[in-house]
Amino acid sequence: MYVPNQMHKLTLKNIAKEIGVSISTVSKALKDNPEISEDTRQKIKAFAKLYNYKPNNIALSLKNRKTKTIGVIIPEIVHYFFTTVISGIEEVANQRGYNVIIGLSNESFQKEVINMEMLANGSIDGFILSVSKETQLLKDFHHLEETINQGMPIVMFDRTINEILCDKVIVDDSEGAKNAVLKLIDLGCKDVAIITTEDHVNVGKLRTKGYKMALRSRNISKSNEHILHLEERLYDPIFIKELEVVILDFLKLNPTIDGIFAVNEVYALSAIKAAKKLFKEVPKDLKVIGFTDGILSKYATPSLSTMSQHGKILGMKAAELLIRRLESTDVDFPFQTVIVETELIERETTKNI
Amino acid sequence: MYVPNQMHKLTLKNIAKEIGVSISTVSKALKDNPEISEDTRQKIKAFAKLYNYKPNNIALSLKNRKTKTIGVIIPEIVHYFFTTVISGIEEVANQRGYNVIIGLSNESFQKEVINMEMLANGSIDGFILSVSKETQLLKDFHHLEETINQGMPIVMFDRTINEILCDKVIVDDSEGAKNAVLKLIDLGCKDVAIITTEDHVNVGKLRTKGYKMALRSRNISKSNEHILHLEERLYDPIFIKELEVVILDFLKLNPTIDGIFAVNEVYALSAIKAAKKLFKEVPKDLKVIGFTDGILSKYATPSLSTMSQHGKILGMKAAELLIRRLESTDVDFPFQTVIVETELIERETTKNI
DNA sequence: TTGAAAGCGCTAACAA
DNA sequence: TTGTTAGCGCTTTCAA
Repeated sequence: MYVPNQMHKLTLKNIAKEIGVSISTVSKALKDNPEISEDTRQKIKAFAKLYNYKPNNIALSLKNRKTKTIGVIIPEIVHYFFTTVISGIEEVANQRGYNVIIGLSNESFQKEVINMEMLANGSIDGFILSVSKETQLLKDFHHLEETINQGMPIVMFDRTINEILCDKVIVDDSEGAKNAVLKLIDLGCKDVAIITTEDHVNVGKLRTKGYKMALRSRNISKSNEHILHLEERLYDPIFIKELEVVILDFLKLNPTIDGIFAVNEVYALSAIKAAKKLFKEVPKDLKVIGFTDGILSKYATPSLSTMSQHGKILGMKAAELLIRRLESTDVDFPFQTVIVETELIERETTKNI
Repeated sequence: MYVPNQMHKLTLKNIAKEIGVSISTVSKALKDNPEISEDTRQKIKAFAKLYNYKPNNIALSLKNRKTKTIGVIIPEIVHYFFTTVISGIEEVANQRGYNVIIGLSNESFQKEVINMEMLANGSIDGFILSVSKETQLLKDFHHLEETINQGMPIVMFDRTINEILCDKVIVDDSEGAKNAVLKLIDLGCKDVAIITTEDHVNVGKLRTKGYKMALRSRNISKSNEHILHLEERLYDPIFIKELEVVILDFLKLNPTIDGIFAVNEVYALSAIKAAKKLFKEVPKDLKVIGFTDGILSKYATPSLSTMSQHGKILGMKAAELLIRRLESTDVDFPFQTVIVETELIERETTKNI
């Protein structure tokens, strides 16, 4: 009678010794290789089943030179959008037999590089990543280039880099922004402002572009633009008060504003708070649309109309692109850029009353 | 001149062939083994550096029988608390040279089991996990027992299982709840209610217990308890309207309620919305405290006072416990349960005005 | 029908 | 000072 060793996983070697056959016989039997006689096959399979044999993943990875795991590098995990993306990646990955390993850059170039190096040495088959703000700022992409040159495929999402050739999944930020602003105009807003980030944040820049496109398309001149660029740090909850003050000043300075498109939920909610202080009622006196259909939009009072980025779908697409490339024998598969459409979720802040 | 092959990572074998020495010489040289002559060592290291040699993780894992990666299984990733925990785990793990691989159970027992099996076959050195609601309900813990019996350490957090012996990191739910309720009473509330989950959700049950403890300690009798147990599904944003209605009915039925302790942010915000409908002003007529210091609490209007669980610290502790056990030679290290204190974050919903 | 051997990339004991 | 060899767990070709 075989006594399973509590501390050591069952290996082919153990089974072979127990049954009295060779390792390769066991391997073949477990794979239902017809070479092996019905008799020994049964015996081996029964034994394996009884003691719950599971092949060692690491050994398989070494042998096959693929790990069946995907590395995901994101700037920040305490962030609704990124978590929806991860959930999408995970769903597709799992269903195709892949694991997901997560690295956080915390918006730091340094950490992004280290994390990628840590994973690129055999731990994963490919990356799905969204670069840190610092990387965007420094414009140093050597780590991405090197990874790709080593034959490790990368799929970039959301914050992508034009200079890097690889598969990409992006949100149509400028189009989404444009539609949001057009909606505000159509609702009767005469003076639509945008609250956005500094321009080096790519998605902020694109959304600002969309804002301008919308105004142009309705023949509103550049002199009637109201653009509030906010410093990076104001996004942090610890500066919530300061953020509100800055927006309040902006609204005071431009009292005719009756529509606001904010490039994220936080700016949108702060704008609503500021408006209240000025006795402007939302949506009666001021209509607001945000970006990202997160938890804040749903539970805000009034609930926030917003452009959904469909993060989960984005994640699913990214995982599909990566896995397709990993499993395709065709090395010269052309790179693809998938655009995930945004969608306006209409809630209370755009109600016409 | 060595021409690096774009598609294949540099291995010891390659280097050995290039330099004209044996594989083990290369291995030793790169580890600064004094056996190797200064001369060859320099040559080898220079070459490795030039072509950016990095040892293959998988090979090391197989050799060392440890992967230096931690498996984290959580019920849900689009959830503020869990993301803060992950960020804590990641920080400690990375700093100690570990990677983090994530599996999502989506609150399903089945997915929890599959995910764990997928990772337990050599991919990771140990688990950090919070069980799914379904697992709590079914009370089937065989997968946890088997994993532990195989010698794979587990650290459970937040949703832990008494029957399973392992390291644990928990939030002091009942104590936190008690303190929240005491605070409401101290603020002058005469009639404090709790909005909680069904009792099979462990943390809900504990928080309800804390509520009762607080009342008892202030000599408030059982007949003056107001407990609203809410169905699971009402937590989902798609039922936001229904949730509000249920709470509204509850408040109508108990018009004397002037303090609410809600076991999560969502219930708290919905209670505030419902109160508004009844023309109760928060915090003047009704004071509210939630649980979890998430994004909703910070950006709500009025901003929500809440019990912070310090998820990041919890994650850090969990990672420390696991890594300590992984790296300790002492197998019989006693199991520990670390309690992370909650902390009341006072905001507008408990202002005395 | 079964088994031996090589190899995935690396380390380390031992031999030369 | 350097190299040979065995082994981590598995697959697969080739030999018996």
